[in-house]
Amino acid sequence: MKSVEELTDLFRLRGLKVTPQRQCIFRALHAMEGAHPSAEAVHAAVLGELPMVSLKTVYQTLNDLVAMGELRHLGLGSGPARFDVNIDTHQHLACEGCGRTWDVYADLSALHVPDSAMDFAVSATDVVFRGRCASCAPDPDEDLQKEPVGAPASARI
Amino acid sequence: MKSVEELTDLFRLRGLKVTPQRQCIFRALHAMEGAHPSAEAVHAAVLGELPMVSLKTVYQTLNDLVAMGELRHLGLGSGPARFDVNIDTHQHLACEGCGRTWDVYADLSALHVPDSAMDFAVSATDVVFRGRCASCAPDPDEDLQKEPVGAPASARI
DNA sequence: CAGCTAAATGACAAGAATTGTTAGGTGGTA
DNA sequence: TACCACCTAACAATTCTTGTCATTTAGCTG
Repeated sequence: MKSVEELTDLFRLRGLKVTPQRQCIFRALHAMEGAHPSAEAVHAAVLGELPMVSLKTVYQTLNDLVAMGELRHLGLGSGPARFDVNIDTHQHLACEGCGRTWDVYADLSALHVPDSAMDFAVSATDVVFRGRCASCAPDPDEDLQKEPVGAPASARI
Repeated sequence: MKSVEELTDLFRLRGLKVTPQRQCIFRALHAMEGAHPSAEAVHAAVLGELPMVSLKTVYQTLNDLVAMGELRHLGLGSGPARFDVNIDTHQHLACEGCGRTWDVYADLSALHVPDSAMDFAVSATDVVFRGRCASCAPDPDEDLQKEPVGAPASARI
């Protein structure tokens, strides 16, 4: 995630205005480096500083950031959309037990698409490893919703 | 996708009832082999045969099939959820132009999770190649702030 | 074959997530 | 400073999915 100053400049370059609300959202996202917040989570963080910012404004700014490529929009399954503050090329571990998500850096160099897709121009490859984290031990009861206790090595959601 | 008879047996084994509506949904799904319909699309197909089936019933039956592992629930991005009639291990090409999706069979044997995630039990690996299909030529108007992400050796495959 | 019971159905409406509308406010520039 | 396009916030609408509940029905049992 770029600094608040860089984002400010990028917004101005695009003809978008830089308001206190937006800068507050920038700061909130910066504090969430490595996390995968929902729009609601960002909104909650922003409210701590500017209590009058509407959820709509947060959605709008997040969408602007996604359009600028400064934020990744994640579709990790059901529920609210999640945003990824880390725009480096990376993949995700998604725990089906607690719903948390971690960044991982896997080697995709050996991953190639069959020739049958030759006329398809691939611009991005999304990889999600689904399973259960250490705190959500593999459990035959899929419906069990247990509270997580600990977290894997790099634990930011 | 298993045959209507096999699905009927599986439902009975699970203590689920097999109604005319459900068998009609089974048939509709069978006719969609290889497609990625939304619940609404399945509903539309079913209405051609049984005009009184509610969308709720379709959702219910599709969710049952997903719970039984006879149907895959796809989260390909925004919009309504899509279902995959093909439950073999495979990946997807998702066109950002027309929204269509194709099955592909890529070799994931070389794709492994980094050691940092050793205490994560991976049960499935979702791979989606995003880009543009042959009919949706890359759009020059698109503001390309984002760099191509994760494209292996050959960007066009 | 009749009866029982848990499950399924369908009409309706609620819920969750996201976006449109609109009147008024404001950043950035001349 | 003044202007204007853009932004904000409240509200409502939209889209997708699921809950509620009275009624019906599949499939077992005797």
